[in-house]
Amino acid sequence: MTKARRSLLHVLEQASEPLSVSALLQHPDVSCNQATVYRSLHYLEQRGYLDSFVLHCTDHGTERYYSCTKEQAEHSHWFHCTACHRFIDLGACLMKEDLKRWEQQYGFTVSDHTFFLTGVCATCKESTSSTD
Amino acid sequence: MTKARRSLLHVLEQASEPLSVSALLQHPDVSCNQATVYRSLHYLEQRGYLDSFVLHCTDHGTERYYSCTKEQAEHSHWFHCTACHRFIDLGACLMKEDLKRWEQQYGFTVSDHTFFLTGVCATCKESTSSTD
DNA sequence: GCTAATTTTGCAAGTCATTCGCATTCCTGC
DNA sequence: GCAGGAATGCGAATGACTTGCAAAATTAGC
Ligand SMILES: [Mn+2]
Ligand SMILES: [Mn+2]
Ligand SMILES: [Zn+2]
Ligand SMILES: [Zn+2]
Repeated sequence: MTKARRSLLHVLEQASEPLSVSALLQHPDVSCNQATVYRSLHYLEQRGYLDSFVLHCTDHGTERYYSCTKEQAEHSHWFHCTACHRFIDLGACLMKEDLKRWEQQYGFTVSDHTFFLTGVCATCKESTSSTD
Repeated sequence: MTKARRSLLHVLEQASEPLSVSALLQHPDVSCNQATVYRSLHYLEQRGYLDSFVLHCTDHGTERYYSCTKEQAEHSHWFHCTACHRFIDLGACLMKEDLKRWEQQYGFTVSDHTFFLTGVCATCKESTSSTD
């Protein structure tokens, strides 16, 4: 584990939400080159340390977001607020059963799944309604 | 409804799976400029005629895929085979209940959700096992 | 029908996330 | 210390998507 990889993993471990490459590059504890960030994230994800998904949001465009797999392959799904751009953790993935059912029904093997929600969070709904 | 928009909508109505912009541009019935394709797809999606999601696959990179909303806002979710790159329709979305539950639990309002599976389809599993 | 205003389109250039080639630096084992 | 392989930085390239602008098409007013 090199310095660059360790720093990225550490930042993502501390993070309360998935982070994009641009967010990681701005983080004070990440001091390596952008190409190194991309290469390190690939490395870490391939080894099962990280989990990622691509999310498009009008304000930030299309970016891949990374988070730590809490404990060996466990992962969460997220809600993304299109107003404040925060993520809300929906808790551990509960799709194992459904995936198995679909695999049996269609004969395919699922190697990955992507699921997330977008909308407006409670806080942003309040501030919008009171202001406008 | 202009000629460009009509042709795109028609191609997507006939399609059995979501299509990317590059696939649409290659389609014989689509004869307009790439910028027009993008602008038309935005137009059609905003009006509720289309549904889309961003999918990354190693062979094709990151692209947005479009499909028709069968009947006024009904939509499917899909399995994507990373070997033959075909999509399998998982049927109409059954997440209404879950979304409502999450909205109540966290107080946010969900305006959109993304869900899809990736893996290897039955056909590709066979041909792989018999060849290698 | 005929002209002016509005919308849509094509083209070319621009943007932005991500990748790649290559030279330099780092690390590891001897 | 030194050689060899891996990792990094830098800058250029890639590819999806967007945008500015002028030409073409559609619509509205008469
Ligand atoms: Mn965002
Ligand atoms: Mn594909
Ligand atoms: Zn918010
Ligand atoms: Zn297949």
